[in-house]
Amino acid sequence: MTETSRRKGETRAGDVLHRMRLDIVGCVLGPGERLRFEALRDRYAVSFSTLREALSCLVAEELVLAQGQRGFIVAPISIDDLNDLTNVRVLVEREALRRAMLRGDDAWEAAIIGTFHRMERFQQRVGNQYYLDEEWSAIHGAFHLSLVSACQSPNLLQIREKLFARAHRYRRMSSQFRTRWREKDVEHKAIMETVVARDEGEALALIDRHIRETSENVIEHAGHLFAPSNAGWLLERDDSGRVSNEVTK
Amino acid sequence: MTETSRRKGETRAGDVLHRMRLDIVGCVLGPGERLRFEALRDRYAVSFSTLREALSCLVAEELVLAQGQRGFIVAPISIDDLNDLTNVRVLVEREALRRAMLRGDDAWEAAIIGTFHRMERFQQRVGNQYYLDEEWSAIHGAFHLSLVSACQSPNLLQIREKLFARAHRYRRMSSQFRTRWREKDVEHKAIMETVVARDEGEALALIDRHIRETSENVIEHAGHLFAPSNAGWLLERDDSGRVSNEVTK
DNA sequence: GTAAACAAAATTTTCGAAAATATGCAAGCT
DNA sequence: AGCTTGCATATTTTCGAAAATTTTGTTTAC
Repeated sequence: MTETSRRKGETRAGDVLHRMRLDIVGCVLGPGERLRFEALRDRYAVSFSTLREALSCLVAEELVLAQGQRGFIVAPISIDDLNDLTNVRVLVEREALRRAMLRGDDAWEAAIIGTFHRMERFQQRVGNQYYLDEEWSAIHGAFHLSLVSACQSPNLLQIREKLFARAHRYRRMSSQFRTRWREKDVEHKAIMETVVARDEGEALALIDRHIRETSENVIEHAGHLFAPSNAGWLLERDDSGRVSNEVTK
Repeated sequence: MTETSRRKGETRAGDVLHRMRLDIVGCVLGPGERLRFEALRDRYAVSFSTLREALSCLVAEELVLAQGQRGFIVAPISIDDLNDLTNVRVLVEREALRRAMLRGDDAWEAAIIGTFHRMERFQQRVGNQYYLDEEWSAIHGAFHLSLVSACQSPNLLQIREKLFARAHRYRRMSSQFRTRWREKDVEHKAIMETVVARDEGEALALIDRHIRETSENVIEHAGHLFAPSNAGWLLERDDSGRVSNEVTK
């Protein structure tokens, strides 16, 4: 390894994959933006092959779309897509949670309570600006995963994970236009309690509402960005951190 | 294009992808088998990069598993996986069909009836040995797709498609050990009729049974192949989902 | 003025070798 | 013997250039 700093045990492609994912979720690479190899090679300082590898993974995650022999683009966003995504997530998440509540053991309950505690502590520590933090995303994601982790269906969990990651992109998008997070701590606590209490009806209703309301919240705060007329997406930051419009290039 | 015969408008990687998929589904490349670049390069007569591209796609389809920096293997099979797959398929297929029946229009009905007709004609033409035929797979797949195509959820359809393809591998596997297909034409016809009649309760029950019975049929006829003692096709995974007991070398 | 045809440029796809990493094996040590 | 260490081999990962393809721009014919 001649590289200055590469995460241990990871390939170069894996590293680029990770960085590109952050850039897409963080809208440094905006929705619908075309991904040219030349430009990407400069930005990430790797070869064509390595880029292609990373792009293939992103295509699998549906954060990037492959256009036959005409290159790649960042997956577009739309209110329709968000609504569809939300509906499918509700279906999958409800089923996973239902099964987890039937099959979860003590260790499962302990993991939920433990992760919730970590989440609470994190909130106390960083106040109400946590939503920009990658660490918060990780903890929040871990909490929701812990709820369904006992569902004993690898396939369901995998599908869920992918949908969750895509939804994360929308959440992050709207968080830039908000000064305050809505009161989700209360929701999370209620969810945790009903799940551990194995109150199936209530728990499923809560998780359903939780997902849908988050989605509505995104549309409320960032929906204006989704309109085709708004070209705010095609913003691209150059190396100096300045924002330049890609179209003019 | 200097190649002798490559499908029009397709890249070389796309062609290899298609061939490898057939080989995996057809068990020319057996479950759990390690995929070495050297050997694959000889078999498919393409370069490393092209192979890697095709493999990435297969990983996305979950027909191949990537093992960090230790290469690729054909996705293992197991009864547990088939059962899990079946459960998730039932969940997704039911929801997709439910929505399609609520939103489908005349064109949707026409497509179902038309595809069913093509399926019947094909059966009449080739008799009871069709199950080995790729053409049958295509028509059969088209019929099931037509049922849910009006569900108006791209995400649900995409998930469904992927699960269907994976299940196809199991079906093909068992079809090698059967001289006669069970009476699915009757089932297909009943499904078509209740769906077009918008009899939601009955249609959902029929599709549910159809999927589960096909799965049970696979286990009955090919389940012996899944046994751990046999050929090492069943590989165990540790917590990280990584295959631990490599058998084939 | 519009469309078709061609050439030039831009971009992606493919290649095989070189670098990096993992695996297997033998020697040395406890 | 059992376990680690070091080296040779096998395999994957990465590279940059060459080939193939798509896009763009210009000219010509109708």
